[in-house]
Amino acid sequence: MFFDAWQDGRMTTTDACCGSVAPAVDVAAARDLARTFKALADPTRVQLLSIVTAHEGHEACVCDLTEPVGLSQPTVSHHLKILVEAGLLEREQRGRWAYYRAVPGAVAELADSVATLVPALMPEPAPASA
Amino acid sequence: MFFDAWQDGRMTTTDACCGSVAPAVDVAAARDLARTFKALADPTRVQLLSIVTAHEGHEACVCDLTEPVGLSQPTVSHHLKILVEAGLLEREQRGRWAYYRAVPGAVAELADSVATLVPALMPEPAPASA
DNA sequence: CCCTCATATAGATGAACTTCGATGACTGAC
DNA sequence: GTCAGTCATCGAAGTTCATCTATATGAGGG
Repeated sequence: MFFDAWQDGRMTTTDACCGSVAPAVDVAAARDLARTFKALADPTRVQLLSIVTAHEGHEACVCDLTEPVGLSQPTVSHHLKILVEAGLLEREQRGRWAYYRAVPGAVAELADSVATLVPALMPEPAPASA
Repeated sequence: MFFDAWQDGRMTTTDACCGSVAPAVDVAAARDLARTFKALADPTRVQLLSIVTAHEGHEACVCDLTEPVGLSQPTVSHHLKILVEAGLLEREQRGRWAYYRAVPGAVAELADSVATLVPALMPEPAPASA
């Protein structure tokens, strides 16, 4: 199949039936981006990231988080682990408590990636010449 | 439970055990944001959005999209519908073809929302006054 | 050494998601 | 009117996910 080549990043939409321009992200970038989006594709995790960031010293322990989100402690730990694996939070053990902190720049980098997704979306479509 | 009030947006982490600052997003905002993230939480949909945007005239029909992503036509239609329902794409029927186009500003707005998630993440933590 | 507290892990369950083939709906051409 | 082409919907199969309870791990204090 010729789209196997496309999925390897060796082809662009120019080779498709009526394509014109190479997409802004290749398959690998799409996979990575989707992985990060998936980490934020749950209301609880969005809340957790927000609460941690807004918390005293931009960090919070699990005990600070279970009550605000209204879920059991193991569930909160599960969500925090997903956010850590996505590179959005980092964990530090201090004594008996585990403190979570937003990774500096990770969210800003995500915002940049989002912008990269749609590179030049002007209000009026450019006068394309096909 | 007191966190029911929090989930209604009437409380902040200030009322929690050792909270300090209200989170940047309330529960409703977190739910909406997560819904948009979920629409982009699949590599295929990230690819589709990218391809559509990079395509001639910033639009593409379904027939332009099945081969690049290597999936069946019903599956591509399914993903496109999800992107439309998330407000990231818009659909226009012209003759026998259905053209999909990125909603202007939707992705930029998402990037802003991402930045809102982590409002003031400076390299050095600001001297918060709880 | 034991007990308590904070957190992580394991296992189970029900729901949601991705994908497909088959089929239906609608358009344009003959 | 009929036929071919484009796309959406339907129903099914397999996988992943969110959540819980129960339990393990690990640190501090007596």
